Amino acid sequence: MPRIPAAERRAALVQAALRVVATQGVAAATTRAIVAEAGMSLASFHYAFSSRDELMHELISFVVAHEEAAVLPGPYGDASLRDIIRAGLQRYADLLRADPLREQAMLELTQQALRSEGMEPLARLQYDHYYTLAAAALTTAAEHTGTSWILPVEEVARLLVVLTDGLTVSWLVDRDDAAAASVMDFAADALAGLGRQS
Amino acid sequence: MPRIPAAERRAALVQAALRVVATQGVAAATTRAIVAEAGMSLASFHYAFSSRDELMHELISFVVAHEEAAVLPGPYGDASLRDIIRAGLQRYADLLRADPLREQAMLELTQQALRSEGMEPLARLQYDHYYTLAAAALTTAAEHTGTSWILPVEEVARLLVVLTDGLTVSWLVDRDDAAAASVMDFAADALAGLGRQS
DNA sequence: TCAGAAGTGGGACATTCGACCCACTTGTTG
DNA sequence: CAACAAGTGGGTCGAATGTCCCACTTCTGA
Repeated sequence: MPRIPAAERRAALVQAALRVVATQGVAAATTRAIVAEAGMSLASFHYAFSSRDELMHELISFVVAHEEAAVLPGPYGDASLRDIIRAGLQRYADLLRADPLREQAMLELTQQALRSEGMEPLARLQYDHYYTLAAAALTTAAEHTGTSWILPVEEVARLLVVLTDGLTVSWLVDRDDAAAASVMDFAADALAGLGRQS
Repeated sequence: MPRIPAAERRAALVQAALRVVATQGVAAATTRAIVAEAGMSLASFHYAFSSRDELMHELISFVVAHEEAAVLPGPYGDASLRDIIRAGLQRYADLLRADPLREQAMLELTQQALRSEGMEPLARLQYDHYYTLAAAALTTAAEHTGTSWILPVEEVARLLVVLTDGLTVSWLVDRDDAAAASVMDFAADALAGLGRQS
């Protein structure tokens, strides 16, 4: 094992932990499983982190910070507001289908944070980030179509996140693509109904 | 410890497990924690159940079967479809506020089922049950207001569940009652929009 | 060059977990 | 009342977990 500065090890361990969590769930993310995934020794773990909790804390912060806005950058063209939203949802659904375990892991991390004393703020941070991303996407979409929201965009953003969350959970349970498509149609219609030509 | 037939012990252990899961999470629901909650010895556990997995299996079945339709029985009067839906959502939200840990536990149980080899069907069963409850409520609501759904009621039911799930997760994270109310207003409007006077 | 800091490895610790075993007691049945 | 099944308690097992320790190696800077 080559010598690696502690800071880099921390990063490598966080990445390894993320892989383990995604493929095997939060419960399986033991210190040993994580160091095995990272190809390190157990001692390196506690040299880089003082405890497993510290790792989990940093893991959640990491995923929150790196939550890609993979959904928003759509080629707008001259699509309607409704179609832009629908396309964005479709991109998210494609992402979900491509890597279901990843989104399942995000949900698990949120719940783990909600259950762990002192980590609730991290869950709030995570969702604040979601809301911000959603609000940015919705604002851009409205601008491109010359519409304005009849509600504060923050509220619309929350609706989008709520719908996305619900969509995720239900699809993860039964993997029903047709039902998911139906939900997305409804969501796009309903959200677009909150825009007014201006 | 009085003598209790195994069947009753099973039921008592399931109830105790539910209390532990609700108050401390799925991870804390160890055999020892459960028997302590039930006031039994560890041996009684493995006399009634052959394994912890068997208990968890029965626990999920139990909560699915007893998921009260606490949301549907509203005094309809001559309220509009929109108002009936809104009131139903409010009753659910009240339930959620009254016992957040319970709903959080339901989510955890779903995820635990999704992660556990061979328990995925239970998660599907759980959501099938939700969909059935929602469909029944929506059908009744439509009848009382002389409307009919422009989509199959099963699809509307799924939308309702999706919205409820998303609402639950977001409220659990930030406990923002005002935001939840806004979401419920939107959901009621959007769902009522799927009904046509007939 | 060489001392001290930084990083590494293997092993060990106590704790907790699910599962199990066996001797004991209590109820039931004929 | 006797025999047997049903139920109970306590102790214990092996495995896994988070954490820690200490001897060792490698790097860095004076």
